[in-house]
Amino acid sequence: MASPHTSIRHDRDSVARTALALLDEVGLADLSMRRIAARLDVQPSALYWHFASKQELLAELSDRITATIDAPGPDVVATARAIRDALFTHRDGAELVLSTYALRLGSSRAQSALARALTDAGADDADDRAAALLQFVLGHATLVQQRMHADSYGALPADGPHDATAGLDRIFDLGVNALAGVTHSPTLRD
Amino acid sequence: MASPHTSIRHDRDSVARTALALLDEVGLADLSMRRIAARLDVQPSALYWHFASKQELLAELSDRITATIDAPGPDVVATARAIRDALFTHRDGAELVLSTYALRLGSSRAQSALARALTDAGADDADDRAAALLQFVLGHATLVQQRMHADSYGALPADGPHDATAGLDRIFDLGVNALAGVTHSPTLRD
DNA sequence: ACCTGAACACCGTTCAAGT
DNA sequence: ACCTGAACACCGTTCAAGT
Repeated sequence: MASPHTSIRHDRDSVARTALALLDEVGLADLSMRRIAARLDVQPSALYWHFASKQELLAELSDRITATIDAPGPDVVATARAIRDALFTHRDGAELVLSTYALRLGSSRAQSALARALTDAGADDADDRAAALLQFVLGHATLVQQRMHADSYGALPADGPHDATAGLDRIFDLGVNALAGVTHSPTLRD
Repeated sequence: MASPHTSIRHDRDSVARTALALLDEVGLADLSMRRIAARLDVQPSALYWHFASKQELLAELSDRITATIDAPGPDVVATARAIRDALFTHRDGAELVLSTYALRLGSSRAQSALARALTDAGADDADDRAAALLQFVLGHATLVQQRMHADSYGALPADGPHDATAGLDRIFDLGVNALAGVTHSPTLRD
């Protein structure tokens, strides 16, 4: 085993992996450079050898989250679900991707996957639909994850007449179907 | 005029109004309790007489932003536009409302306005559609405002083949129409 | 009723210097 | 190539004490 006095050297990958694991433990609001450094047994300033800023580190985490999306082919609904599930894989994943998204508009792999599926499905405005669909998925997933967090803290205002989390899957499907252009007769008849 | 040595006393309203004005100047990321206090010529601790926490202050700002939505009747698209415009009225308005939204799911005035319009339009699943619609509007508006901010800092990766901001209105209309249940022929060409 | 002063436990980031 | 140590300019929040 390694001697306890031998400090372990890190690289970009190990820093990002540790940060992603810490994200799941503490959430985005408490994911500080100092905490990540402490987890790596390193001074905070050491992180700046690997990443120019916290923003750059968060962008890397966002890329890793969206990189796990496997394009399931021409099924638009399945693609949207795959994106949502990738966001749900890590705590506050949707908020992180959303907050990091502004820079690379249109070039994201998530949006490209949707655009491809929509093109295969015969949509004439695939790019616009893909953009709208992704905006819906990000908004939806962000709110769902926020609500999960609020619930676990008991900060919710007493569940009300009907359970709120229960209908979220239904709302997601409704939104995706509508945006995908699924009409009441979804199959092409010619 | 008031003597320069006479400190002005504040209340909940004046603190919130100052914070909202400061939001437009510095943005959500730089809206700190200490900055708000400085603008009010007051110690940071003074704010905690009026608001229990920063979170509570931000929730108040969010309420003030959404309170300006005037329900324009049974037109779903017009209602969605009114919500988007209210979010755009203040810098980072969409992100602020989105981040504050988890606690009061379903009870928001924005969602209620959409649900009313959808019911009037004869939708059988008005509540679900209203939720999906609001999630799309929040996702869309958050990304648009982020992009505006990124653009003004020159952090954008060279505009690419076609201008990215130009198509945003088109994408918004496409999304709202699809989610509102508007079937084909939205454009009048005849 | 509303605010000050002082403290506590934190932040992100820079930079010379070490190995 | 990767990290330490020290510093700088900040954070949100609490609480006794003042007026």
